[in-house]
Amino acid sequence: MPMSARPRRITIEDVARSAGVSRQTVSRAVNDKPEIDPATRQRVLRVAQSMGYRPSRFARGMVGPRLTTLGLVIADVLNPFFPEVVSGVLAAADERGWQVAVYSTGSALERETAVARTVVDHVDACVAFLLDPGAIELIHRSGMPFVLLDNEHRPPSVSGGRIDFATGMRHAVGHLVERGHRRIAMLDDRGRPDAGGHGTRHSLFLGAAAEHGLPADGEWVFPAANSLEGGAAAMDDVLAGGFGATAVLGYNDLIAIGAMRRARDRGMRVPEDCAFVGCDGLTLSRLVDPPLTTLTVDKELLGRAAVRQVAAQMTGAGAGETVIVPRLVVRASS
Amino acid sequence: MPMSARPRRITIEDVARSAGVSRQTVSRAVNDKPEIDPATRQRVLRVAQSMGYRPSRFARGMVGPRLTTLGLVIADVLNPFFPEVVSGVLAAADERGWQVAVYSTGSALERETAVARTVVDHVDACVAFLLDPGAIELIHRSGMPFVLLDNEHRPPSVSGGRIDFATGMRHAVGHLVERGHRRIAMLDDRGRPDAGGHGTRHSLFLGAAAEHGLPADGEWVFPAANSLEGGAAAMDDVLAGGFGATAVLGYNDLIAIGAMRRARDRGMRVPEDCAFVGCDGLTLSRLVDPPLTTLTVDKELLGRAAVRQVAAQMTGAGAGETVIVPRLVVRASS
DNA sequence: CAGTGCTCCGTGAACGCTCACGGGAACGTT
DNA sequence: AACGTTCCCGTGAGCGTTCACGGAGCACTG
Repeated sequence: MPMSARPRRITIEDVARSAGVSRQTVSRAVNDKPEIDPATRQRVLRVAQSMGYRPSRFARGMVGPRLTTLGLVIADVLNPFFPEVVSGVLAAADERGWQVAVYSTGSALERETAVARTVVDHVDACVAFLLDPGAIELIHRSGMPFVLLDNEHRPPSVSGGRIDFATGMRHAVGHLVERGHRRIAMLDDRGRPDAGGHGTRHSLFLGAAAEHGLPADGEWVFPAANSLEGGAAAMDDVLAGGFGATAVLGYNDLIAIGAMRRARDRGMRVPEDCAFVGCDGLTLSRLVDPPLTTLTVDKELLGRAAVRQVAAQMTGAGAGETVIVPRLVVRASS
Repeated sequence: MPMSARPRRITIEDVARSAGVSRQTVSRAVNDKPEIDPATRQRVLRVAQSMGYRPSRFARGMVGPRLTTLGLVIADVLNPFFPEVVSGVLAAADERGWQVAVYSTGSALERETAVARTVVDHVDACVAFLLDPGAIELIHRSGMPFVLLDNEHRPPSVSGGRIDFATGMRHAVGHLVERGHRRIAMLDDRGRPDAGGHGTRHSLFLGAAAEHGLPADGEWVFPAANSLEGGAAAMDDVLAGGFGATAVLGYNDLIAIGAMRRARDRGMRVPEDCAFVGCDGLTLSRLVDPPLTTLTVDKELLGRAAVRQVAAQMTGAGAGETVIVPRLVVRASS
């Protein structure tokens, strides 16, 4: 028995030969074209089926109208921030008849370059949450339409979508000050390589605190892993530090909720002993106990806007920027 | 100014001509092949860049080793059940070097056929949550590797992954009975077309109830929309019906949590006045107040297993079935 | 009977790329 | 001086499909 290296693909020609017709007739049968005898169609279809024939996407794409595949790079599907963005992207892409391929970096900075490389080869346009400048450059260089989301250090020549946390942080801190808080700790995402850099929530928080005459140096900012557990651990640090913080502001809802739960587990009352405020406005934040005060961001809109920008670039538009303004939703946690 | 119909694509030939070299040399430059003069490569690359040249995915796919794209059809990214499955699928696909295209039906049965049609044309294999027999048939007919998830009426010739709720329901009902409950209501997902059919949670619940000598007719099952709001509304029905239910079992966590919150809003104590049990084991269920007792399902594993089955079919394996056994996690809600 | 229309089917060509091969120039080797 | 090597580069072929065209067969018309 000869070893068949790679079983050659079954082509339209094979089916044609086997059914005693021409390529074109097989094509007509498979694609439901009208100019074919119904009996012939059935026969051809049967032969095709029995041979296990499947038309090649690539050959089709070569000739017919091309399908655009949009690459969507997110950090982690399990992070509840992203599903809403994905939802917006899927909807907006669907409206345009585009396909969406989702890639996840698993929140690992070192994987970003590898993901970027695949993206460059396999999609026609890209919407991405990326932090590594190399990965960003890679995609940008490829020349494909590209929108970078939630990155404060986006090169000016690439389109982006960002959330106006400058305004948001002012509202959040203002709200806490109104409630009488003077000692506010922030739990920052330690996974970001640009911790404390210009435009980050970290520095915007310090700025807003300073505006209200609060202590505003790095001492009040605690690094936390981007997860419930990370928030909880960081809360431990806050408590252990003896800062006497009466309010905690999380980089996002996940961290804030993790911290809040840890505080409760330690016997603290929320918001009496310590108030909590998050960022992002996850659905989740409404459901926890107590419901979390949070800077709500329309994440679905962020996704839709990104697709819109990609579409604009396809028709030759230059780099642009979309800004989403967060809205403070006050709930029982503060 | 003549109207340019569709701006013809920039091909490798265009770049070659413009750079004064051959196709092959451009190809070598673009693909980082060694047999080319560094100076020439730079020049070609610059020309390509300036012309906005981007190699055609399709033409590449025609000749080179083909990339497999796996289609993943889910009901709704916003339903927290799915992200975990997606995560498993992405990971398992990535291990095999596959791409994953995600499609969402938006939980709309009537959209399933349309989605199925796109899927058939655009991917090489498919993992899907689908209910409409027509849509399922469409994909199955196409002959592509196909795994159907969480569908009790799967045709025997198509592979599937299912959750063993027969065992699960017995555990859940048994647990409630142990706690002294005799009047248990179930909140069913009314979106499923096969309500009450064989193998559904609905009928498995009734079976388990009967085993424990509880009242077990359809009266105790209430239809609910698959969402928090749906669960809440269904809880109103339970209360209005005057059944004196002391425990409620949800089709899934979402419905159970919605119901539980509504019960609390109506002044009931959980679990004293009414106990709640969910299905799925969402992360969310740990975070609500009180934490929800639930039949936990390893959703990530479900996704991984589905990909494994698809891979098996690619190498010629026949239809198979994966069964995931849920595990009852008892928390404060019961 | 020639002409006209319709139905069904087959034959080049083209899509844009990579692979396999071959060839010329420049250099060193016998 | 003739011959091998190495380095670059170009040419034909082929991937699997659809589109545009043309042609055969038949029925119906004038």
